[in-house]
Amino acid sequence: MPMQQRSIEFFFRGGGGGGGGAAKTKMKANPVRAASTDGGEGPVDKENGAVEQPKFKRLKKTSSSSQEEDKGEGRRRETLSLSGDARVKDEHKGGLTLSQSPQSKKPKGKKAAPAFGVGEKSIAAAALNKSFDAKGSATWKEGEPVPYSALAETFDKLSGTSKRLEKTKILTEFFRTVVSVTPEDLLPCVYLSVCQIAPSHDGIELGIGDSTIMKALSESTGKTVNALKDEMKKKGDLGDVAMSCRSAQKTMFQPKPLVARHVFQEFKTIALTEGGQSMEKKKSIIKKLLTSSKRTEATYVVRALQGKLRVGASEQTVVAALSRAILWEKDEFDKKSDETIAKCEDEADKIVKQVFSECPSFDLIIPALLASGVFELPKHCKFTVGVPIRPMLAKPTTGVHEVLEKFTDVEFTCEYKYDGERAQIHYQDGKIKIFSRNAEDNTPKYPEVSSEILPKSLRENTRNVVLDGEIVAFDRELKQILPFQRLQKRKRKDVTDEDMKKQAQVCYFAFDCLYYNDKSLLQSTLLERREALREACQEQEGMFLFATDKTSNDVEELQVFLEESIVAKTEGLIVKTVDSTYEPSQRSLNWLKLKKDYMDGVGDSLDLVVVGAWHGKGKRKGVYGNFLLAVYNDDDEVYEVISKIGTGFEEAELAEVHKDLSQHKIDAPRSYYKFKDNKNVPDVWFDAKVVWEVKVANLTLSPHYESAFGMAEAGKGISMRFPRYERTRKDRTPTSATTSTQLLEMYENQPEAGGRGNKNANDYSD
DNA sequence: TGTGGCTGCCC
DNA sequence: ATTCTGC
DNA sequence: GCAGAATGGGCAGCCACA
Repeated sequence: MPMQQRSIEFFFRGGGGGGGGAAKTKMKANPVRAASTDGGEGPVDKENGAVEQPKFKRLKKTSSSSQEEDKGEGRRRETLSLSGDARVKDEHKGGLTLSQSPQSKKPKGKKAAPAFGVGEKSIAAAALNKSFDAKGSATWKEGEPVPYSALAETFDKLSGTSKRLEKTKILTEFFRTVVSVTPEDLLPCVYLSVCQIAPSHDGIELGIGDSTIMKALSESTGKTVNALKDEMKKKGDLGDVAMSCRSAQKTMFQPKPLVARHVFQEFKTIALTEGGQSMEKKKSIIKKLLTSSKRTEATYVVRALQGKLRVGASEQTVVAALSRAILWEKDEFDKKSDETIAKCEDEADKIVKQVFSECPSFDLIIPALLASGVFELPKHCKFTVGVPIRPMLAKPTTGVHEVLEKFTDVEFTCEYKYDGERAQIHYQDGKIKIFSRNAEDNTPKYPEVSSEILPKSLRENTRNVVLDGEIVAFDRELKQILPFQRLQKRKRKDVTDEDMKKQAQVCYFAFDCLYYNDKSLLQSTLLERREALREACQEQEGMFLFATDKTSNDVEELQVFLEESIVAKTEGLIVKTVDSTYEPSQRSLNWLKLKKDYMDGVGDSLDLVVVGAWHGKGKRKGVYGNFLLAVYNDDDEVYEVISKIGTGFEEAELAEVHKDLSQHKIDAPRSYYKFKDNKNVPDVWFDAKVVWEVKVANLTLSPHYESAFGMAEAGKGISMRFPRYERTRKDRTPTSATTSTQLLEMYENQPEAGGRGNKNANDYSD
């Protein structure tokens, strides 16, 4: 298909060849083309005649021994093309393979000399744990409910340090106290520490967000919602706003102190409340909780409702602290030397983390821990068909060179990275469950997978199996992968036969097998699991396919495979070591992802005008946290809002950008700004002055944004998928930013735009 | 009964 | 999702 | 390198309200 080839070449053009002369049609300065053009001069700016600076001129060869790369100068480029002028940057390879970080080679050290693999600080910390008086540290009486204030104080302490060992210690001591004084409250305390109310596959949700919290806060304090929003701008945290409102308020009588298990129970009640007037009921519970909150309790009640404690200790730290608390209070172990203790703690961490990833349910783990301790835990909580396991995830990689560096001297294999929804499928006794990446139960969303696709694909001898793969929207007639947005449009519950006729069909691309005929394969190698996958299942045209894979460590071959993956409408590659096990809690370096837009100098970037910003929250308090961007419509001479952006900034850049943009603050949006009223209204508007280069994975059709409005599809604009800040284009004027026309062209040239790019296919030449 | 805001969950 | 940062 | 915390678009489903 000519269009696709063109697109690919377009994306991966490496050497020479000016991009500017390519277009006969409306094409002018196309930043995409410019971005993927190495060296050659950019197109001429229409407005002011200035010659566009070649992008990535900051590119500098990195010294082969240098690991530290300055963001602005050190980024390396990946050069790829279809025609085989693909060259790997050999100058980097030799040095960098040698300068691997020591950690990646570090052995686990189970049988090594004492204390090997356990840091000195851990040993010192272990010593302190011996002298900790769990019972004596309690602020409440034996057997009585844990006061919520004890949690709040713990969270305060966690906020007070950024040291991770310190955080673990603080949480461990709190949990030890709970275990020894009021063990039945351990479960609610742990849940309140991770802001959950149940395992995610249980599917119960609070249904509460910032808006509702603010309404409740407003009703309980008498302040208007707008006043609270103003407070937010200053404080950058809704929990802090709640606290200062509370403490400013004079209470007539002392409310009963909050108790952890009660707060937890009320959260559950909120989650179970639904139907008419449910919001009113939920709000009244929140108001009640806030009224009973003292000091920082209000902060954490609110943050828990928001789902983020923001104390620098989240799930992993909680699990680690839980394991240690149980270890100290429940397990018998050798406490003679501090080194042995540290090793034991390390071992306990590993066990509980492993079990938690195989059985991610505090409901199951905590009773088992309390009953029989850490070392017995794997006996009681193990991988079970019907309960989702944490999926293996992959890390971003900036190019083939990095893959080769990370996987030096290990065998690896590649698979297409499909753009769909991760799906872990459990099959046993004729029953099927489908779990999402985050362990949500997606079974009702894909009835045809359960009723047709899987039954047809399972081989006769398969009694039970757990598969890992990706559900992708698929056109069975054209045998073509459809865009992610088509998958999103599917119904999620109460799917009728009528719905099924209308919405996109799907194909399951299987790439792993975690369990087969009563045997767990989590500790088997990838090759063994692939074998089991093929033993358990057979492909079904357009319904069930094995992920396309290739095993090679040849640079050229890898690049060709990557290019093929884009032609096949996938996102790129996942690279996996061949002998790695499926243990998400262990080494996560085993899977890498390789996408065109991670590669410097490859993929789409746009030059966009900053027209507004919002005040930052949390660690972005005091600076702008995110920004509103626009393209330039040079026909109508207006700026059309295309997207927000909030990632890619270093801390210093945020500070600088805050300073610079504040100079351009204006009271109201310009008449020549096009945005959806009521939507996308920033805290602050700016004069169109500043231009940023923004990297993007994809362009999407948007009902919310105005850029290139109606040009690709009636009633829709074009927006961006995964936008991130690259750098400020001080050399660019706003009228030389990406235009609506260019945006449309970029949209149409996407492989996933499906054929529309054809009209320009022949325009492209060197 | 229709619409729009809010929420959670996909990426 | 992507990205940055302190440990 | 891990773990945590900032932040993106966009969809369906639920609920309030006109």
